Amino acid sequence: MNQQRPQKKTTIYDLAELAGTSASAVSAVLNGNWKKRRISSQLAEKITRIAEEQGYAVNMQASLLRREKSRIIGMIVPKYDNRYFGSIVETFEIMARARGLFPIITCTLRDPDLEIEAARTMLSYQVEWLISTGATDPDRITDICLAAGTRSLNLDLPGTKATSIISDNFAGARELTKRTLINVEQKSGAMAPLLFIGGRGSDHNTAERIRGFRMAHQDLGVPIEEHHILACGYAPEKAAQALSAMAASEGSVPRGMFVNSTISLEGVMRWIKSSPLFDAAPPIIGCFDWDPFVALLGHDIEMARQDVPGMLTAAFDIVEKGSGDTGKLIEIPPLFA
Amino acid sequence: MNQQRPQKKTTIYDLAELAGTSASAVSAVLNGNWKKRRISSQLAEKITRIAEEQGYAVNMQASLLRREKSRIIGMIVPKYDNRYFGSIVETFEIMARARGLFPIITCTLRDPDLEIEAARTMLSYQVEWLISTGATDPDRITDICLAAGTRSLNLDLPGTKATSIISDNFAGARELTKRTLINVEQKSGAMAPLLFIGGRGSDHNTAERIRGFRMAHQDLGVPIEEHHILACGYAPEKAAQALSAMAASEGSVPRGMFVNSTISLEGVMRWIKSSPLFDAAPPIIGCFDWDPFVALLGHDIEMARQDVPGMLTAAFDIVEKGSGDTGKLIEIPPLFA
DNA sequence: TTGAAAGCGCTAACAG
DNA sequence: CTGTTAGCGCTTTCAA
Repeated sequence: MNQQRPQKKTTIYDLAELAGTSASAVSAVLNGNWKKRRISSQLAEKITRIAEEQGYAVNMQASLLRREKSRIIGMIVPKYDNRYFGSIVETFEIMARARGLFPIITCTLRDPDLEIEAARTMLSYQVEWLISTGATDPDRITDICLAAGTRSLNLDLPGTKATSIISDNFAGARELTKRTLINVEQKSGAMAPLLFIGGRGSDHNTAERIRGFRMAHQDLGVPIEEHHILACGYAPEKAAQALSAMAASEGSVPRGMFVNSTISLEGVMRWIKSSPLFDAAPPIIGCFDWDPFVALLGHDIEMARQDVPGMLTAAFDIVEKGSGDTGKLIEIPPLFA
Repeated sequence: MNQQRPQKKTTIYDLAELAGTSASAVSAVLNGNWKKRRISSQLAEKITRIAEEQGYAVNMQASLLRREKSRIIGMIVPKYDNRYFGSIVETFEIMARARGLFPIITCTLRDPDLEIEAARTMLSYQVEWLISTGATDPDRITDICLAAGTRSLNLDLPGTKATSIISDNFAGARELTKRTLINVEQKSGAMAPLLFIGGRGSDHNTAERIRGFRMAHQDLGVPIEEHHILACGYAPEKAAQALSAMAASEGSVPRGMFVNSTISLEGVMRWIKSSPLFDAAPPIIGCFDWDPFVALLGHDIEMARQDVPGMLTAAFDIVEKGSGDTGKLIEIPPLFA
């Protein structure tokens, strides 16, 4: 049984006693500024050994309370259920650690209230920066941070009150749409306008992608079908429902589609699989997002892969510079295979 | 410009002064035990209002230093790059919050040294429990926790020194193998032994899955091909290499395959796509793991979906009971579509 | 009903 | 080279 009752933890005072020295010596040795204090390497070694033997771990709560900077950096993220956000948090952790920062991450399930609560909790933990990823109301979070004297950054979805680092949605969507239109021409002999599906019309990214979508059609001289722009939300079910409704009312669905995320793509593919409309000719899809299995498992799906390392490098540049201009927008081009 | 220099943060002393009362009253009001102290609701209201106005947030470092329990629960996880781990962290966060615990998560990139370092860092933050998910050396982590008087749990991959909650790998693999063998019979007219690919022979889960794999063959009277069991590691490239090597030396690869994870499946699918061997008849696959796109995008792939909510419910039951027997193994059956 | 005061474990002057 | 000391912001007796 490891019915280990939370026994009293070893402190620097315990170590000091064991080493026959003072707590401050122990503290200095254990956090590396012992040359500055010119402590004998003998003592240093002894203290280090004893600390090891006792399995000592500093109490961060106490340490941080005393220091002026926490070196904690927070991130809130909507979900962990797709490669894009997964890659964001993984890269964030790696880059934070590489800079001596301690990353804390929390997911908000796209719930606006949870978002605010999560931001407040992060502030309680004294984060030095808060990065709001894909937040529904980034400006509200920035306000809260500002009031607490904490700096913040928006990622993926922009706000107006803090620097925002996002994909270049317009240019990315324009290129993706172009590629998809050309695929349609090659596969079915003629160009035809695409269906746009997924995302919220109210969010900046979707609006910009629709703009790029339009522009690409214009570039290639293909007329747009206005009622074929369905910003029906991101959830898979929403996309499936929208397609159902269109099939019911129009009797068909365009063969070429611009799908606004892998999340929406899940619903699109599910619906396509369940419908006889594409039995003869498979759909031709462009997806603004990337997933390895989508790339590997059949179908003709072109993807725009958002440049996560690029975005986070930009974010950490700002963190390290310590600046953060109001509402500045940094756009990182997505990558094509 | 939000060149917000980390201004001095508001403390309960500031609030006390503004409210014309004492810090202890503020503290009591702000953390809800003010009826116990019979503070007038008038004062309580006033304090709450002022706190709100000032955008006050408690300093957790100070609060936790004083309290005896941190109510922080830690989890280490190898990667965020697949649905299984993504779902684990998401569910973990939700369940932790529902129980009034603050979850902190860190990923270790399957790096044994990072694993240990991450565990130590978690201890520094005074976590009350540490859940090691898919750790390469869970017992080492348990030892470190034990020395610090912290309780720990293993998830996904078992250890011998703390309770482990894992999938029922043997039964799951047996069922998955059976289903895949039957698929092979239906698709190609006759049963034939499957190829086992992915995972490390040294890890408990892979060993158990291989045992289930053997048992299912035996159940159905199909002989095993010993050299068709390739525990070549999880990484996609490893799986692809192993298939290449087999194709080179034997000139063919079995049509039916048991793939040990979606991670390995990525490599398997990539190789299959690049090889002419399956141009005529597509592979028939059983995958021990689940991914929505694999389910949707063509091919005949049977999946065993690990029961993440079931596993985490078991974990939190133990956390709430406060127990944690050495080396006890709790096996949760995976789900089939 | 409320306030004063001690102290959680650690760091950083400062004094030897 | 090393130890003493004064807090960091908060919670929690205890006394009023």
